[in-house]
Amino acid sequence: MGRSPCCEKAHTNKGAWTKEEDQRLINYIRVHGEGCWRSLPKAAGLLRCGKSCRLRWINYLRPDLKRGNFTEEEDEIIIKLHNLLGNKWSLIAGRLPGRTDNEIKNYWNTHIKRKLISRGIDPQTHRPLNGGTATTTTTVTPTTTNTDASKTAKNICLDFRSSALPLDNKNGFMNDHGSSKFKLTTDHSSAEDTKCSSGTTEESQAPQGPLLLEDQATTPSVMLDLELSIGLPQPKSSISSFSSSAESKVSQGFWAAAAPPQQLTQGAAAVAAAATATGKPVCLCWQLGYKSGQLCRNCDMALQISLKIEDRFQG
DNA sequence: AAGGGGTACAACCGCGTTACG
DNA sequence: TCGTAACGCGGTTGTACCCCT
Repeated sequence: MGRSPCCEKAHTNKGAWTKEEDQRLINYIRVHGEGCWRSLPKAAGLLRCGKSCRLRWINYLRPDLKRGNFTEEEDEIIIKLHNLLGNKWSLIAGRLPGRTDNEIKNYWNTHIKRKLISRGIDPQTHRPLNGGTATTTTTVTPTTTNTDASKTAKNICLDFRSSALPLDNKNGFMNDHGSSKFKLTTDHSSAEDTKCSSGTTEESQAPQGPLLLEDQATTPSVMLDLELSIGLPQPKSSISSFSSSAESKVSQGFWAAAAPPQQLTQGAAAVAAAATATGKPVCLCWQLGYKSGQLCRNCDMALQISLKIEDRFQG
C-alpha cells in the first residue's frame, strides 16, 4: 500500500524556515558535509524532514549560489536549453553555475514564458504562435514519440566539438566553463551516409524525453550553435577531447529517434554520442563526474543500448 | 488607507530511479 | 534477483509582496 512517508510528519515543522533552522543546517553541513539527508535533521537538531533540509540547502543556503537577477545571456541560454531538453530543469541548471533547478523553473514560468510569447513563440514547443512570424529557423522539439522514425527521415547529428571541457559537477559547480560547441545539424539529403536519424513530432506534446530535432526550415542543413558547456571534470590532463573526426561519426543521431525516453537520460544520450565520437567510453554524467574511462551505471547502460541500436540499424 | 488582483519564489508532494542489503 | 530505503526531480501549492484602484 504505497510508500511509507519519508519522515514522521507529526514531529516535523513545515513552512518557512527560520533563521535559527537555517543556521543549524549550515553549521551541520559545514562540519559533516552534504548527504545522508534522512538522518541529517535528527543529527542537526532540526525538526524537519530530510527532503526539506535538502531542498533548503540546495535551493537557498548553499554558499555557491548566485543570487540576483538573471542576465540577458542567461535568459538566452535557458531558452536554448529548454528548446533542446524540455522541462529538464536540473539539466538546464547544470549548465548555469550558481543557479538551481527550482530557481530556473520559477524564472521560466514567471518571466521567460511571457518573454517568448511576446516574441510570438510558443514557450512549450518553441514554434511560432499561430503560424506567426517568429524568426527562429530551426526548431528543436524533444518528444516522447519515437515510433516509426524511419518514415520521416530528416537527419540529426549531434556534433560535440571541444577541446578541454571542464564539467560542472552538480555539487562542485565548476567555475571556469569551457566553451564547447554543441552543434545540431539537420540534413535531409544523406540519411544513408550519415546514419543520422530522427523521429516524428507531435504538436501537442510537451517537450520531454530524448532529443529530437525537427527541421522546419527549408534549408537542407541548419546548424544551431548553442555554445554549451558539455564537459568533463578534473583532471583536465586526462580529459578526452572530442576529435574533429566526430563530425563524420554521426551515429549519435540514433539517440534522437531510437532511444525510449524511459530508458535514457539526456546525459546518457550524450555519453553514447561521446563514445561514438571518440571510440572510448566517456562518462559525461555530471552527477558523478569523470572516472578515467569508467562509466557510471546510467552511462554504461546508454552505451550498451547505443551499440544494440546501431547493430540493429546496420544489420 | 484598504483591499483586491497579480506576481515571484520558497517549500511541499508524489513518483521514478538508484543504491544497497 | 528481489525488496526496501533513500535520493533526486518535476509539478504544484502556499504565501509574502507589490501595484493599482
